Amino acid sequence: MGQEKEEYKNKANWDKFLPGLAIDCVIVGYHERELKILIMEYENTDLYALPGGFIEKDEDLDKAASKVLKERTGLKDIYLSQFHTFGRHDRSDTDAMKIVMENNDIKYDENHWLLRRFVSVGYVALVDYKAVAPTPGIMSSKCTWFDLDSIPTLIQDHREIIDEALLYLRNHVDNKLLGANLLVDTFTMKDLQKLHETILGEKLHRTGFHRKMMDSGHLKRLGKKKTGKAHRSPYLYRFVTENDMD
Amino acid sequence: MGQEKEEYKNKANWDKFLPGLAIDCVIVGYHERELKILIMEYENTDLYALPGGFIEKDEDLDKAASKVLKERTGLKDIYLSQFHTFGRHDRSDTDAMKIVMENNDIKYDENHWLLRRFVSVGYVALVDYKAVAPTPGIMSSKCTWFDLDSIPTLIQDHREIIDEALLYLRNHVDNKLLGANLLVDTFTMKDLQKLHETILGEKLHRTGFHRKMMDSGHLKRLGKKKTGKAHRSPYLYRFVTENDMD
DNA sequence: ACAAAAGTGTTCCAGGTACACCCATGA
DNA sequence: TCATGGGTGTACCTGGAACACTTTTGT
Repeated sequence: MGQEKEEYKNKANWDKFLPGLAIDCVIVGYHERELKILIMEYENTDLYALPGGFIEKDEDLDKAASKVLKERTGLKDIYLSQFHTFGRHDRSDTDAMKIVMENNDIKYDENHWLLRRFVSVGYVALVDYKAVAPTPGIMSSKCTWFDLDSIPTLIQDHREIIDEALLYLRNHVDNKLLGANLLVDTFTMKDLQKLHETILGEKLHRTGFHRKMMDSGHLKRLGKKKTGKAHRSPYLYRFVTENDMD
Repeated sequence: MGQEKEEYKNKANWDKFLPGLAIDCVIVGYHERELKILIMEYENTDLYALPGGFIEKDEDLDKAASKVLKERTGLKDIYLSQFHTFGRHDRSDTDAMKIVMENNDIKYDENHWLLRRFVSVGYVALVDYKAVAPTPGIMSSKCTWFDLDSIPTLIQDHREIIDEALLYLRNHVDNKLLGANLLVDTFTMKDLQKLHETILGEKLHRTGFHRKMMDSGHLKRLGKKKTGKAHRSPYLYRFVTENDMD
């Protein structure tokens, strides 16, 4: 990675990217009944941002996005969907970028590409929290999960991007399959219900939810879980695919 | 417009736009029970394309899109929505752009901006066919409506963009208000139903449709239409807004 | 009077909600 | 055996689909 960083300091290497265009990924995970978002902290600063990246000149937009996902989480072949392109004229954050570059010994002048306006294409990913190894990238020292309700102040309009992403999920994720990527292998019906409630932002009725999920045909019931609690122990469930009938 | 064209031939003026980024608008109208799309023909060529434009360096993306809409149709304050950003690495159409520039006496070299890859943000608009005065822009001689089923071959991936736009409409347009922009002031229930069927791509049941529309509260019934046909003449309807209760 | 299309009323069914009840479990 | 929470059965409600019937109009 040290070598990659050297490349970033060399102006020539910026040329391999499309100028003025970026990708930001809202990577959503779920753990202990809380939605989590993967957030980067720029090295040696108190600046937080969404994981993002640039697009190489001969690279598909979607490919660049899945590369970001792969590099930050180690995951591939995951639900990843473009949801909106952010292009307000004032969405640059010059001060923040200067700090980032200064703290990383990157030489720049006032016309540096990173200081100018960016248009950014937003992607959402739903990933299994447990399967992710958050990996910081160039210019960032940390890459960690934050609870949705305790996300720090982010640079630019990244907070808006998150909110738009969640709105998009609410409207577009197939209810029948919501959780297929977000949950660990096995889970209880209550886990699944809490997840749906968190993303949809509303309480659901227990029994109706149960029936709807089972009727969808995507869930398979496994053995019971031993909870040690003073009540009936819940069944465990797992998502099954069409090729997985048994 | 002659003066504007001169500007385009002057390389310096390209610099006022964000490089590598464009906007394409799918402008949808409705006339005689057919969906229409506004298509441009490049001057002195047989090349057809969606109306599009570039984004000025200090201009909002959405603003640039509504500017395109305004310039090609004369309309403003119209339903206009960003639906997808197209960024395949091979979506340029070098040959077509060379023909366009040659036919317009624009000097270029192999590195010209227009010959390189573009990422394009797609917008859809629903407009009243009758209220539109299609106006060709720079480098294009014609700007005309085409029936959805007789659109000529378009440059780049513009045909895909149209198909994506229609898909987007199907999933996102509020059924209750579909037609509020597309239809002329007054219309029959059958007109409205045909429009819905065209956009949704499926037959609807006459009576159920009628009731649903009336129940929505957005329609007001006016006097009867004299058709001259050998059957009961239909009522005319009009969309009403919340501020328009009478 | 008849045909054709518009408008209205009625029935039926599916999916969703609400609620009652049973089951399992550890204190 | 009781409290707690998971799982299931049933009654009810609403919105849509299907269909019958009435109304209007020109031939």
